[in-house]
Amino acid sequence: MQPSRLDVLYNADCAVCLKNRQRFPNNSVDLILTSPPYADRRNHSYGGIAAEEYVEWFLPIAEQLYRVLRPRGSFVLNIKENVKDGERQTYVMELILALKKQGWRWVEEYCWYKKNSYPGKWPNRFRDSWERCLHFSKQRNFKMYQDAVKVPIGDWAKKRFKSMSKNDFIRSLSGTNSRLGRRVANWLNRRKVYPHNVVVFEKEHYVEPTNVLRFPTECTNRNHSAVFPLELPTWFIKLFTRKNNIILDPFIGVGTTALAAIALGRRYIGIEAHKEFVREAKESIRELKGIISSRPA
Amino acid sequence: MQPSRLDVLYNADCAVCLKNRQRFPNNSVDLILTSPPYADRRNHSYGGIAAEEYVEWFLPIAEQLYRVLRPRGSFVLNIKENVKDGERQTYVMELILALKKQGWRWVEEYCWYKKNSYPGKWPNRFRDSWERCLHFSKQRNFKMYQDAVKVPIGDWAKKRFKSMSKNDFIRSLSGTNSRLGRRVANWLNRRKVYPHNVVVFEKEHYVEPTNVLRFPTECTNRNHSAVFPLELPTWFIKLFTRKNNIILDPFIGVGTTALAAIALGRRYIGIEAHKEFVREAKESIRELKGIISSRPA
DNA sequence: AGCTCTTATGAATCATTGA
DNA sequence: GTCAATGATTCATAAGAGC
Repeated sequence: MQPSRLDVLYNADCAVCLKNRQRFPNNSVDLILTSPPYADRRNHSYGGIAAEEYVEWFLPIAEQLYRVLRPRGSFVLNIKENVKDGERQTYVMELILALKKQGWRWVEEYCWYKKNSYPGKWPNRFRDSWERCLHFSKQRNFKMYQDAVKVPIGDWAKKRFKSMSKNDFIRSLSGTNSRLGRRVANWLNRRKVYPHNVVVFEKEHYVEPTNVLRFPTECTNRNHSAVFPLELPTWFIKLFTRKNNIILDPFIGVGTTALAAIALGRRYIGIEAHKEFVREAKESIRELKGIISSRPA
Repeated sequence: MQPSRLDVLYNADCAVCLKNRQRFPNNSVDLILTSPPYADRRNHSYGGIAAEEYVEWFLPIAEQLYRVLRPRGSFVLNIKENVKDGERQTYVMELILALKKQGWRWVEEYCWYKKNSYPGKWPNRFRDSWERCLHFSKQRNFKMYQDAVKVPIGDWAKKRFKSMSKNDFIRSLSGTNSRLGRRVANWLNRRKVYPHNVVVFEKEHYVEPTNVLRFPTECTNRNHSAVFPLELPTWFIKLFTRKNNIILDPFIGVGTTALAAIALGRRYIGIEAHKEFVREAKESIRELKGIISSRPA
């Protein structure tokens, strides 16, 4: 069974919305990719989840996600515990343990190495420049398309590393050098949200992926509290899905996951409680779809 | 009170050895820095700790470490859970939670980003190219010397980044341009265990440290199961200790921590159950001390 | 268009103040 | 006391102004 609607954004609390079995039938989604609100943050959408209640708050949502995910699908959770009273909090670790009890398999922890981390200087702490991307699955033999995030070494030997940016992003996005891919990439680059000097991967990742992800540019959208750069969902979508597969983001924010899914020819379902974010996301999506539908023959 | 002996290697099981209160008085050590054997590995020294028993095995040791550490000292634990049946194991997270119950403060998790990670290729897993360096303390106001791992930006503006390698390692090691530092660094570079093309930090870390550590070269000593490169202990020793401070490594292996401590003018105490490792470590230490004692006036 | 300079700001953290 | 709220601090990057 398929979800009742595809390529849709629901303005709702995902804890409620996900229970709708017509919208979200069992085993109907190929990838769940999300960056939930962190604990102890002032968050207008979710009322700021306390660290102590975080696991308890997340588990019912995760239960629905488990139900919805296809057997060979993947669930990628971007999160990082923050500091309180000079200590790292433990709710992320407790969440991992709780998700395992729920039946999830904790396959891997990818390290997202952020070059431009939040500024700050303190006497006994450095700036936090990495986040966790936790990969869960239902079965041992989940689907993984490693070749999709790889590029033959030969392509790189010819060129200087510094000269590569836009063309490589285009190729990485579309897999071809078609005019459409170029136009989409140009549009994505031109959007205010994203810097114009986009390079997807450093040489080492491009050639040989590991479980450390590094993107030279970051998104600095101040409107959404949980923005990840376009490259992050792009990478995981390519790694865990194929064309026309269905991707769910229960905390989609301003729609980054949807944009990446559309650009890669995948279907998306997004849920977001904050009305203003949904409006913004829809605007971006409409604009991107306009470019794609005006495809030249 | 001071430990009964300094600059010494004990060939013993640290779970037993650490209980000796003459050797290890309360609050007598400035830094504990170690890379314990991981779970489920064939380890001749410790008989291979099963993942299920790992926390239980480690806690009594950690209790002694807590006793021995000075109030403002630090405990740095280099570890990474391995994969079993396609899943990351959870004993490291459980260990963190257990250590907190024991009284330790979990201050930070540093990400050690290993450029040349262990080779391998699997259908649903990339190579593991990062490890955790967990930082624990007894008090909120532990000692931290951030300047020791920093280099003024001015020093870097003059030079090309590419041209810097050995000289910068020397400067980073000794803090001076003395001939001794140069000789020691050259010796360390020349050792088979360590590659010759040593650069301590990439530009961004060198100038402004974060909680992601990246060393361009790695050690590939196959004799010891838990070898970290010289740069890793060097960095933490500089960050958390001063000259003549005392550093303890309860799983010192082939002596990397001791070599770093000696080169930086600190005192060390190492414990290692495997006789052959102790022999190797002593040989390296003797050789290094020979170079230092033959210092030219 | 290209360049320099200026300004604004972000998944933060800590110390201080006030209830 | 404990807990919550506020302000200062920090720098890589983007966006805009001015030439």
